[in-house]
Amino acid sequence: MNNLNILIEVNQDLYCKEPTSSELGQKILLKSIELIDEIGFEAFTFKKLGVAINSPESSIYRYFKNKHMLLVYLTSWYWSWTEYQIVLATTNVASAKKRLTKAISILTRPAMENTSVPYINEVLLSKIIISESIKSYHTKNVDEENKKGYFATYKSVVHRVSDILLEIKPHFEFPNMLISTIIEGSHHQKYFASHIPSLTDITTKKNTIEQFYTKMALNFIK
Amino acid sequence: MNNLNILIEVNQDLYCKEPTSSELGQKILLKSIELIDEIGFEAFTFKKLGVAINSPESSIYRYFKNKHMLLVYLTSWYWSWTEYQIVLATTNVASAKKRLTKAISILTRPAMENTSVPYINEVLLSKIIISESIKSYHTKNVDEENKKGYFATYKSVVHRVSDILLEIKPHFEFPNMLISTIIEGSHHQKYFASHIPSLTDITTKKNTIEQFYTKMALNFIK
DNA sequence: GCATTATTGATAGTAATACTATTACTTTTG
DNA sequence: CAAAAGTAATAGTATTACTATCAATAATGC
Repeated sequence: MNNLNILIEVNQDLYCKEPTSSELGQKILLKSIELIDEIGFEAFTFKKLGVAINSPESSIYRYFKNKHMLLVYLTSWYWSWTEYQIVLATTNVASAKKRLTKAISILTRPAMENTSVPYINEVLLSKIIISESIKSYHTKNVDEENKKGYFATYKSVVHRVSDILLEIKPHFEFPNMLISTIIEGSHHQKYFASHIPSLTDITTKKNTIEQFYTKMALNFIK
Repeated sequence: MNNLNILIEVNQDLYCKEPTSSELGQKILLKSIELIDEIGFEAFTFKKLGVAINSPESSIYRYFKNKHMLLVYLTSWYWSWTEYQIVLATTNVASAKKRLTKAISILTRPAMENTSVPYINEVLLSKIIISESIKSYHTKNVDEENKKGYFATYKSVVHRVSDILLEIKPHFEFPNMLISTIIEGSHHQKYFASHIPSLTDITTKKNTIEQFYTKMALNFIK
């Protein structure tokens, strides 16, 4: 284990017992990501996860209240990790415009191999975020959960990048709308590219999605 | 009943028995929309719907294979209805740019009172589409369901508006990406405005979302 | 007007899901 | 080495997501 896990923080209300603190907890994180990716969030159950990690489901319930909270945890972890990537890539870069394109690149590019933490497979987690993360906040309890700060890491990313935008164009009216549109939009486009391609414009050249959203942002601020 | 229901068509594979053809079927449509809006799609069950319309759940299963198919049906109906609105608003308008802004307006503006069909409450249906429709295609069976044409009406709307874009800028690289980004984006922004407002830029003036996405599209084609 | 057929109602039943509870065993750690 | 913490094993409940059967009723064809 390295020191990255102190940098990546999630709201303590998201779990019953901190999953990073024990072997079982880490196994839960590792295997749940694989299993959700494999069978989808709807079909995913703590029972099946228990079989996969050879532990009774009741043990998993000691870490997470239910599968919804596990998804919120994973999503929150992802955004905290993403913010860290953005911070790394933008500190000491003087040009705000360069910082902006760098941040957009991180938000829209395909996930890369990364072994920062042993109990999280970032590539699979990125896949889950693309196809399942909307389910973490499209629920009847959003308002309550938002109040409790469940989506704080997501908001933090949006506001951080919005602030760069405002450095470039101080009186821009829609910084948060633009950034959240880019984030959600790039997820949708990646999903569509894999499953409903006629809703996109896939080409043979790479990074179409990144190019599109970078252009969109730059068009807006010029 | 008026003749609009012949204009609004959905794929026949979406239902077991055509719900518009009988009183019970129409009650199912009407009440399911109310109930999904009220308790959310996760908590919605055919059992609860049966209680609401005073029919056994087994009768509902004769119309729809399961609640997922009901959601796909409602979503498909919504896009067919939306396409009809776009057609109405753009026929005989010579200027492609005017047709584009009109179409974007329809796609991004708040839902309006409309009593075109007695068994569908369009305002409530719009609310459901905003908060639940992603769940109709974010499943493990997307690929299969896409092949069967379950999402045809949605694609049709996107392609229709993309074509207007291409009239204005014939070699534009990303027409579908831009339009699907606007559609999904405006839904997200409406949802965020109600539930996670700090991800948006809400102001006192009206039509912020429409303005934002219109500006986005026009920025791209100039 | 009556038989056939389609449609709905009523009831029952099953496997899986989403949990909660209890007790016993095994590690840590102080 | 004892106390505490963590985990396993098992059992049990209410709800969900269906399927099946049969009776009652309404619509339609002749």
